[in-house]
Amino acid sequence: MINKIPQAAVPRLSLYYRVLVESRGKDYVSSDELSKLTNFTAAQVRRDLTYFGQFGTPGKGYEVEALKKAILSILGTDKNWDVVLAGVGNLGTALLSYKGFEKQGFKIICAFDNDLRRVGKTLEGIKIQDISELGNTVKERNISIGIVATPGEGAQEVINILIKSGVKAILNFAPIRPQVPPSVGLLNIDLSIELERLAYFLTKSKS
Amino acid sequence: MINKIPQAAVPRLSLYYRVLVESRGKDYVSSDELSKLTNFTAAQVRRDLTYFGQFGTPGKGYEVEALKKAILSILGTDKNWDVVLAGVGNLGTALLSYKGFEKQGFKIICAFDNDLRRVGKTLEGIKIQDISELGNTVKERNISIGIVATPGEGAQEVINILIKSGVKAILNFAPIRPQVPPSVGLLNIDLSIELERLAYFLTKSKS
DNA sequence: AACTGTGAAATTATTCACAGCT
DNA sequence: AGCTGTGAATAATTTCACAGTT
Repeated sequence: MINKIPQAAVPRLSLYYRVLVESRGKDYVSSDELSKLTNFTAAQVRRDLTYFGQFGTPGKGYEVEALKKAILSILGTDKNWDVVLAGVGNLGTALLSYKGFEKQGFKIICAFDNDLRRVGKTLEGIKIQDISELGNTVKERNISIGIVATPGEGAQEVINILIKSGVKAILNFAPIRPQVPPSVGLLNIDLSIELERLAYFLTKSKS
Repeated sequence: MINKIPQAAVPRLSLYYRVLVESRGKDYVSSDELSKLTNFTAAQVRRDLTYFGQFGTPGKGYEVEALKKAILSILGTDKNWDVVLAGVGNLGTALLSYKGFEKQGFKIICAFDNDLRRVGKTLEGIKIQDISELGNTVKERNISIGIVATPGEGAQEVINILIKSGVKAILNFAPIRPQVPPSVGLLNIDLSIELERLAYFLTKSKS
């Protein structure tokens, strides 16, 4: 049932889901409407939705509730996911207090830092633990998603511990490109690089 | 001189630059070495570097300093860029205090919020202004890059003000897909969507 | 009439593999 | 010998355009 979906289509599915939630009240929604709501082309919407089955009714569009359920199941967001956070500086704190995750089924259930001034404090109901306890806790609680919000130094080491303890997918905010085995999913969010992409856009626009 | 570079190559250039900075001391570096340092293939490195000229010396590799300078100039990061921050909640605060930006030539020179408890406070040497002053300040100071770290509600409105005031490139952290004219560069960093990509990876791996 | 699903074309991006320079 | 630069091949992704369904 779950087939070959182009990598590039996955974030679009997330977005379709989001606008479907927002369009509550409607029974059907057309690719054209989804196009307007997401800024993707209608053809792209239709193509994306056929990757995992035929949901549309010609003449009417897509049934909102059925499509929502289908996307959830494809993405795996119909389950709840426990998440571990490594690094509770400014960014880590922001992530801890971000309410958007839980709504999508992601729950940060423990957080670690190596700064003794932070260890032991409780933020958003979570007691920050010493980084030395990271491996054991992750193993015990059988966590498969990790968020790394440490400085670049030490990030690879933290990631090694996460992987050795069973984490299978990592969202990395540290400005490094960590080495991970192919069995582990890795997404890097690299703020400087995003700004440099903007700088390139601005530079290029002027010529 | 500045030619057609595939969009996808731009963030790789940033990364080449970063590893070049880290490999200080060497005069030359080969595509093979850059490949090892970045995890891109050597062929990709060579292809990317030819997009903006011929820098290599067969038999030796690329001259580190010359290549660094060339990448800076391509990306536009040889200049300094003033940046405006809208939204100084947890995430905005984290961005304000992130030291990595300034090193790459990006400087957040003013910050705005609509929460009166925050307005007037000084963070990292920047006095937080009321959101009502956003448009005028951006115009006066002629800022072309904006970072939006507000909640989803209101983000589009803030972005409209930024654009009307002359901002030409936006890094958006709010969980919406803002409408912007084609002349404005927009990059979305959407944390929930990144986590959903990881969930998809995990779900798919199990089948 | 309205809209989907999809072959086929077009575009974009990556990889191969090797001729040619140092 | 070592390494670049690049045509050509391949792969991935998007867009076109329309036959077919409701």
